[in-house]
Amino acid sequence: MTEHPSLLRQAITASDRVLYEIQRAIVEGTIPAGSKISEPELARRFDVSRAPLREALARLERCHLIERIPNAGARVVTLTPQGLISLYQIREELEGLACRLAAEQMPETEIDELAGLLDQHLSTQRVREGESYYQEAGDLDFHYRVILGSKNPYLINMLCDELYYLVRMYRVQMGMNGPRVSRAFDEHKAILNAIANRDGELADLLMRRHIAASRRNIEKQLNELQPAKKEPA
Amino acid sequence: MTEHPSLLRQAITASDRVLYEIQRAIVEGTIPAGSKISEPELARRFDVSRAPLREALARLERCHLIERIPNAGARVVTLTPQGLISLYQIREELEGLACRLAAEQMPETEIDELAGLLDQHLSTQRVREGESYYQEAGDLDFHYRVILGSKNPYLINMLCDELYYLVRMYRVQMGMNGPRVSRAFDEHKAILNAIANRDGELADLLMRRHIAASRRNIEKQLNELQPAKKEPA
DNA sequence: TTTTTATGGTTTGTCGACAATCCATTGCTC
DNA sequence: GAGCAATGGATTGTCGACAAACCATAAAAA
Repeated sequence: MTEHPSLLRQAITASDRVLYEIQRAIVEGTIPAGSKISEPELARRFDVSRAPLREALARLERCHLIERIPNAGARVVTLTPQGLISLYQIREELEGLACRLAAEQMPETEIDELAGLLDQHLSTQRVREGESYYQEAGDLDFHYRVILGSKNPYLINMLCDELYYLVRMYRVQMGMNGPRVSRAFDEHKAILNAIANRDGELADLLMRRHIAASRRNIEKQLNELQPAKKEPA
Repeated sequence: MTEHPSLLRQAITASDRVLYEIQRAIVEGTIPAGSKISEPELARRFDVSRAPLREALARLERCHLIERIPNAGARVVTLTPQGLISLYQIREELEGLACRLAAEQMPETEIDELAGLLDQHLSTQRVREGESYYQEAGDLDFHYRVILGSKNPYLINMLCDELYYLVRMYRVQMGMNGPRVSRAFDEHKAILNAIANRDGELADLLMRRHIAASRRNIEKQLNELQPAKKEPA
């Protein structure tokens, strides 16, 4: 059902390879947001035929990184405040649910591992204060594990495969930073505690707040960058 | 972003055609659940090359109707009680959210149209009492419109494109019937009222209950059909 | 000048064939 | 007889080329 690394894939096909590369390029902005996708060009650039490339494009559309119009081609998505809100509205619900389910379903061993992960984040954070990338990766890793803990395959697929990369794209290209890092860590800790106490309702609530706070943080950046886009009539 | 009929698609490609046909065949059980998919066979059967067929398969995977393993082929999904629960857990959250957003965002004209749809359902229901198919189609149509009313493109995509067909598959193959029909109608009416009153919180709550009731209904059928599958150690 | 209509070029969609991988049967070894 | 290795068949993944659709430019008509 899903292709994220947690479930073992037997084969890494050429289509997979270009998928990963293009995915990364889009998320990091190497292929800029809003730009047009040229199949022949990308095929040459990544040294594959158009067949696996097109399969990769289909999957990129699946995770909302590109938009295709039949007979007209594909474009990389553009990042907008409204798009961010729409995306995070769904994240709040789905990750809230994931937290509640994780509180019910997650095995003790996984919870222990998650606690270990947080400890590791703490030390990493101390060493690399201010440097946001690692914390961001860590944050996503935390969410990732909680989602896997839900044991709901559709939920895992939707969050880790379909929404994950677009979330990363917003975060990377909006340049996450600053004082939210340590705060996010505390929030993670509180969520973990709720899960460990098997308090699904609280875990749900805390995760929703955590995501809402993250959204507001990105939203601020987005609005500063792109201030007051007025629309004619 | 999305390919459901509400947004106009310029072209209907061969890939689209076979997608619709296979989708329908899987949902209705013509291609039975759990059966293996043979690319050459389907290509002959629907009179297309393997290229558009493979694209169609990719999209079928996207809406969880088939499962693919690299270099090993694809299978139609199997319907299980656990799968149903996992699916409906997500529907509850997402359609609850859709209801809340619809209560905030849906234009008055759309609300009026939705009310008209319900009146139409009522008359249809009187004429065809017991005949479940039409009511089922109507039920999905109601949900469909509420989701569109949310104006959240990701939400619309997920519910109408990715989950919709699997939901239909469960409902069709489990043979929906009986006394729930009129009850569902009343629930729809209550939800509509909440939306018309712009009471998002209530609309959310009612929709969740509505979906939960629907789930229990299908669950009963499923457990009767497939009673007490015991697993060895 | 503005609108409409050809027309060329580019891009996407589709096709048939080849290559690589996997599955099952068979034969061999222990 | 049981387990393992080799081989044949079939299926999937990939390729290059062709056909159809779209876009932009430019020419012609109003």
